[in-house]
Amino acid sequence: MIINQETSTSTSTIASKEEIIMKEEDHNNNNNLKRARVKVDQVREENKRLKSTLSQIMKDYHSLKMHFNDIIQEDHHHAKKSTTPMAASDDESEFVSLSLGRPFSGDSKRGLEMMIKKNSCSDQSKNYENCTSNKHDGLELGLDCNSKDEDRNDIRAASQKSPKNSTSTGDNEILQHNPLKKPRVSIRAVCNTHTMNDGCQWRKYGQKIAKGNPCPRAYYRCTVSSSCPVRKQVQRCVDDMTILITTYEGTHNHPLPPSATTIAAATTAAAATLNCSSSTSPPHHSVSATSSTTTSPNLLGFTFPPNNLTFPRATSQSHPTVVLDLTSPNHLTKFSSSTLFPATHSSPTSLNFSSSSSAKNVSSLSPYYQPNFIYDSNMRASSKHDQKIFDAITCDPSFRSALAAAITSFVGTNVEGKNSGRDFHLSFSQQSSTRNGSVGCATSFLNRFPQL
DNA sequence: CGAGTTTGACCGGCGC
DNA sequence: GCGCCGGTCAAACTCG
Repeated sequence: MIINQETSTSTSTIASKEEIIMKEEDHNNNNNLKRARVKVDQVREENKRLKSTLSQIMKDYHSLKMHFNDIIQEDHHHAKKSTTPMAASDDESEFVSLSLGRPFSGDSKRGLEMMIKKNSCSDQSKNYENCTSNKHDGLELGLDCNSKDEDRNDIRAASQKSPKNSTSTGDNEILQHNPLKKPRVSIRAVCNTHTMNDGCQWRKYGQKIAKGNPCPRAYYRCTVSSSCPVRKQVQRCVDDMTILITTYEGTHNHPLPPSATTIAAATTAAAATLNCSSSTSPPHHSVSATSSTTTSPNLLGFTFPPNNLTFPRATSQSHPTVVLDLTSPNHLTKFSSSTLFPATHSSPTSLNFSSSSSAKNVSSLSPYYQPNFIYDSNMRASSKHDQKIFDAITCDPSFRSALAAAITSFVGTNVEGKNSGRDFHLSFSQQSSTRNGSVGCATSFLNRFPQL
């Protein structure tokens, strides 16, 4: 009897325990289900975000395209009305390329590239819109993902050769004096090492003592790919030995390591700007124009001619050179460019990042980089045309992103290569957060360019 | 031994 | 034509 009672008691205990276990399992399943739902929601949100990003990129692209067409059409009207050399020079071949870095997958050798190509339309009466429809004879504005660098170089070379056979007016003279010189992008940065870590692999192939600078200039070539045409020169600034001047030439023809995409994108974008500005606006045609009322009131300044530019003496002035100045002796970060113009009127153009905001204390930043972004209220361009071209390009988020990327690479380069290169804005924020001192700088920059 | 660096020689552009 | 200078080449050298 007693045994039966104990048995029934133990049976009921087991049953209750099973019940508890079942409940716990249900509870765990519910929790797992909840977690899974949360994850699904997160994935969906990420998907939405990516779609909206893509949508925004397409909007920006179409906006830029429309803007560019407007400018060209207006310019064409001017060309019709005027027979001045400047107007005639608009028929000269030009080539502007805005690259957005490169993919890392091997299936495509090219990254997303926005190309603005303006070849000569032999017939003056031909509408620019018609030119647009002809890929080879007129304007081209598109997202190009497949052409090889050699193709682009060929086009560029052809476009630079063409002036030799055309009339000697305006830009023709200019280009005749600067045949087939590859544009260069020079970066000035305070650096205590012998070379800047830009993420690429380089092999030194020469060293030279340049005139006027006791510091030797080192010549490097990219060794990521044996056929890569990219070279760089490294030299200390004669005026300030702490400043390292790194000059890049050429375009990589291979996928870049993630940590190298920032510099590559920035240099490409800067070189593209140089191509655009230099080929359309000789400095001696400078006129003053304020920018605050133009389409992009908070954009970069565009100054002809510059008053305070510093060019690396090491760099041959016969090469069109963009100088990205990341030193801050005057708490001013400058982005300047020399042009295709001959030495006789060689007034390099400049792009100044400046703002009216007072200098913030950035002493907490890296001891080698203390930038301050200051707006310059006096934006001038050599012509209305230049201003609009420049506005159109600087409106381009990719251009801004590339510049932000360049600055990021100095402020808080993620040398481990976590930067996917897909979204410079995200990279900027993420990288900045890795170094406390960089946050202020990054925030300052982003505040200036809300679209970034 | 291979990869990278050094360094003197060489080449081409440019100014006089 | 000559000299200067920037840029490149390539043999010798160094290093891991």
